[in-house]
Amino acid sequence: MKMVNTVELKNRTNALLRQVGRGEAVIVTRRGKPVAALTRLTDADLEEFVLRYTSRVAADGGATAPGQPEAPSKYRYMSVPAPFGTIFVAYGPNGPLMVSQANSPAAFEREAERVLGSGPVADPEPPADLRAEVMHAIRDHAPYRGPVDLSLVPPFERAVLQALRRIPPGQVRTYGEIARTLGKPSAARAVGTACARNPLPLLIPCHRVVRSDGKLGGYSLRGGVALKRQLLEAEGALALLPLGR
DNA sequence: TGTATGACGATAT
DNA sequence: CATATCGCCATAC
Repeated sequence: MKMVNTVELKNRTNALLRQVGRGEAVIVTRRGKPVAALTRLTDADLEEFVLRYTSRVAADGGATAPGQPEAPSKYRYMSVPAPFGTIFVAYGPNGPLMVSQANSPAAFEREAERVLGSGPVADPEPPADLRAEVMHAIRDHAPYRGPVDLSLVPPFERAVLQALRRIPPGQVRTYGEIARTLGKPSAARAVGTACARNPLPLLIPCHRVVRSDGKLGGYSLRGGVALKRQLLEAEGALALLPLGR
């Protein structure tokens, strides 16, 4: 009985599927423990498939977390309007810590609690200058030059984010270019990961980082790559992309 | 310490 | 051109 871990599953997919196709089952292990098996589909399986899954996909309900004890509000937050929906911004004395497109204030508070470790409190009267700068950045694609609080971000990712802040509107960089900028030419993938975890999208312009093959790469805000493309177009950056796709 | 996980890149098919 | 494969790397657990 053959066994593979998740890495082998990822890197030898085809070989494994061929093996399964020949009739030999493969056990998948994770952290050393068997969690699944790959087996060849039987005729009955195929029949079941066409009968049940030709026009729909199974979905599952979401789990809800129980309420947690209140924390002594360390941060505050405000909401600002954007063309693509309401944006919530959590901030502390050192500047914004997190930006999100939560569906409601309550949802944002839960998300912030999880990410920041301490739930922010709605600010009835946000600092006027902060609010103005944030809105200007989001609505007008202006650089956000104010301070940001990246104290919760690990070192490499923080370096990436700081590099992103130096990309002017209307320009783009590739993930690899950012990696080289940081002196780690082979860390393109890690740069992508850092972008994906950017706690301050829009304020820190991770949408200006694209793939070296001319594609746009991903985007974590709701709206995904479509929104990324929209932002770049509004900034006039699409024209200078190497290719188009 | 080892294992798992990606907003990547270069290359092969 | 699209997909697959595999190397790379920082992080989270």
